[in-house]
Amino acid sequence: MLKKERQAYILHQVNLHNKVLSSSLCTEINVSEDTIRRDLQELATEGKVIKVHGGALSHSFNQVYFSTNGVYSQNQKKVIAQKAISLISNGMFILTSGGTTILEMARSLPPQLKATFISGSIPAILEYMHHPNIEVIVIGDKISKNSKITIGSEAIAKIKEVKADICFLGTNAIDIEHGITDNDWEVVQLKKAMIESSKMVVCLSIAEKVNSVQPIKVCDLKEIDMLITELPANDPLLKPYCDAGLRVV
Amino acid sequence: MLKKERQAYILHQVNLHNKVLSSSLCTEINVSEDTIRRDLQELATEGKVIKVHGGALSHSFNQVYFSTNGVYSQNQKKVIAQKAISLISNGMFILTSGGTTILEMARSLPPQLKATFISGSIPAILEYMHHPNIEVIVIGDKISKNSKITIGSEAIAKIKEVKADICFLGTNAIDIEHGITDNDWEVVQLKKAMIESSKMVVCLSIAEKVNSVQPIKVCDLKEIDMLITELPANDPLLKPYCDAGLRVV
DNA sequence: CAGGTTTATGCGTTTTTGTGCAGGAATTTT
DNA sequence: AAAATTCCTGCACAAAAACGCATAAACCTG
Repeated sequence: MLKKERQAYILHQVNLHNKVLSSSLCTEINVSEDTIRRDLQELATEGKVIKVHGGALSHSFNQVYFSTNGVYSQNQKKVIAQKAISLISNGMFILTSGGTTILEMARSLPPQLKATFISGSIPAILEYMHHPNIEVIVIGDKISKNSKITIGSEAIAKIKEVKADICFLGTNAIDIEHGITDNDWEVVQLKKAMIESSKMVVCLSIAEKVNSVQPIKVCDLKEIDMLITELPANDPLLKPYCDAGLRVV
Repeated sequence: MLKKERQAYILHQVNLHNKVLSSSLCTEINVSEDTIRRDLQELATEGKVIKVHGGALSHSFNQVYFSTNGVYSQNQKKVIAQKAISLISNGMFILTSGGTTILEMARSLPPQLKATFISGSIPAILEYMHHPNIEVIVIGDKISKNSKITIGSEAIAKIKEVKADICFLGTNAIDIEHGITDNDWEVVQLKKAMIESSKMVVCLSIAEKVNSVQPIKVCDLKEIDMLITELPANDPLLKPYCDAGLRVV
């Protein structure tokens, strides 16, 4: 096999699988590992692949995983925020959790909207506070510095006193089998209370989090009414959730 | 699995869920915990994640915007803040109102101080939240957008439930004859409750506000224990307050 | 086409890198 | 204060890379 031919093959494999191991290549093509390494070296200096210890990675690999922009997946979250906002009408009482998706929604609220937002998330409260026509009710209690949200029995008791029109949950993981799950026990307690205190529960989740699971369970799918992602409602990824009875937007 | 690949996966997880545990990662990827820790270490030095005991946090999540410029008489307020801080010792429960002077104090708290701060002022809470060793208790209720503080009967009821060691009041006007006065009825109600709920009441006031009067009365001079201004304690302006029985610092 | 030159490849040795493990220190939780 | 995690440090070991060298094929070139 010619050198050029071999390199073309390698490049093809890299682009196909996003990664190659030099060890597997050298048995495939039946040349020594040195040769493979030299090929990868060349392809790397030409910028065709990214060489790493043990093999090489495709360029798209890096693009996918190493997001350099500030908030992760911000554009998707903007789309979600817009969909969520379309559910809100004047005069509503709205409970919200924390999280960057909720924050994005808070920032995008139309200025003429008049509604009452109830939350214990300090960053979210900050955003609501800047809005000219929104009433903000703060859920008080001890602050969890990790999640920047008030947590504890007081907070839960206060949430149980309200009956909101909509509850928007920033979702950490959602899965057909395990429902909504999260990774912070205190926050989960809070979300449970919020779900109970709302006529309608809306989950906001970027598509990447759909079909993922976290250690602590918040609730079953049947307890939530609507799922909002950045994908169109008819995306096949969301089909199972439609079938499970959720309104998917 | 290649090292880079693994790190990309980890980063992805961190960005998705805002937090990862090294223990769960190491079972997911099936490598030793040391390897995970080394990966997190690397990602942390590259600034991609924030490493903490037991795992890592997403960077984008932790940044809460706050502006510090444009505060009136900031230098005087820094002096006042320092004097106020000298009153605080470890383990204390401290009630604070809002206002820029209180904010300046919040920013200047020494990092090793361990205390519990109770407040309904959102800007103050933000500052306390950034502090490594301070517990923050939020007084919940409706937010007053003018004063950026929670107001209402709920807030007052919650304040009455505590007995703080010190209460720091950002003061709007103080006068020998009329005592502490202010211009927002709701805020005044709150301050009254705070005064009642504290063993010691400390007024922070820039000298400019000394001997001025506002429409609504908070309390008489005899209800406060200490007055802090940027002036030295023996300044003639403060003499009448000394004579009235206040500790002037 | 003979002889020199370049290019491509493989081999053995030495370095470097990646990983896991053991212990003791540090930190968190109870 | 005690118990349980998590972290760090040094070490061992294996895999991979780097380097120098040898060989041979390919390719000039007069």
